[in-house]
Amino acid sequence: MLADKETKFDLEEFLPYRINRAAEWISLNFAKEYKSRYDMTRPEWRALAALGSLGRITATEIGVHSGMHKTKVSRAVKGLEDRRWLTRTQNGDDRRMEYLELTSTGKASYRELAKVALSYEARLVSLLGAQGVDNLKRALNAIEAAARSSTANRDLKRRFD
Amino acid sequence: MLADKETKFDLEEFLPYRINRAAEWISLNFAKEYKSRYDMTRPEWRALAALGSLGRITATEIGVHSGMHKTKVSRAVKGLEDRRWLTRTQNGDDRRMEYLELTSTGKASYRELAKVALSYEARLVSLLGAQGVDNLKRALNAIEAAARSSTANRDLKRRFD
DNA sequence: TAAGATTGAGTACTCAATCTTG
DNA sequence: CAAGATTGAGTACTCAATCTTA
Repeated sequence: MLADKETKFDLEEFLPYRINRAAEWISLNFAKEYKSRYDMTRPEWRALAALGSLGRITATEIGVHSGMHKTKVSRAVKGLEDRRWLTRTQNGDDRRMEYLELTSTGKASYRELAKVALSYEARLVSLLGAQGVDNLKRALNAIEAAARSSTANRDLKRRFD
Repeated sequence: MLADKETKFDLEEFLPYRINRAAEWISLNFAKEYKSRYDMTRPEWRALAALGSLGRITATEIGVHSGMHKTKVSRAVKGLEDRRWLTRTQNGDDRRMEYLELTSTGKASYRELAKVALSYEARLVSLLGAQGVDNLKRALNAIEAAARSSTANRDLKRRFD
């Protein structure tokens, strides 16, 4: 006798849910560090990190390198500007865009936060162990490869404009 | 000569960032499915999944099994109630809490969405390959174990009240 | 006082205009 | 009309009261 077609589903075994919960836990713990120190939002931290590691770039480039929507970038940049952590300079060739660059205060904050970030990552690595980190990186590589080929296939195109 | 203590930091190699980006990609793709079909939010989907797999439970239990804050649970439950997908019944012994249960319409939607979820997971699995899924699950197990022991250590306690 | 659950205030998000320049 | 960037409207989130019952 066949049982009727009952669909077995357990949210706590569902991979998308598990990945999300793990990611949330990891980034909440890290966010506490920069929120409590600087009262920064996550988009601001990401924009700062992009500017700190890349130097003088445009808002669009921040979006590309931080995976954020352009409205998030726009507001994060405004936030950093209000703190005097970055300056804008007009591009003479194309005045639609501005080059963004960290001030010396911004750079100092970046260096400090980069250290915090690296030590947080080090704690995570020691938590997972060498083998665990290796597993995680392999999995991330596979997902990132899938994401790249799917966005190339116009699947998520509209989400990123 | 030692170079001065430059902190090298690349956001795109930063594990917390990579995990988050991967998780967002996976859940955005899935969310499109239930958003376009039912115009549901993620908290609503999670509450539906918890109710569908566990049966008659309280709001607190939904929170435990779906990893959501109680205010999210409260609003998600209200949303499902407005759709007539669940009913509340008073507990005579302790009238602070109500038992929540899916209606027949709610159960039908749950079964349909569970199928969608499983087929999405299957696509993800085939994308990653057997080895990739294995790597991912090992990594998730390690992170979940770390999260459990750390929340037990009252680190994140305040976030969950 | 505490526990289960809801509500309100403020903030951040998403999506669709909008503005400016090319 | 397209591209870089910003703004506004509506929605969802977080956090701190609040309400009710134990």
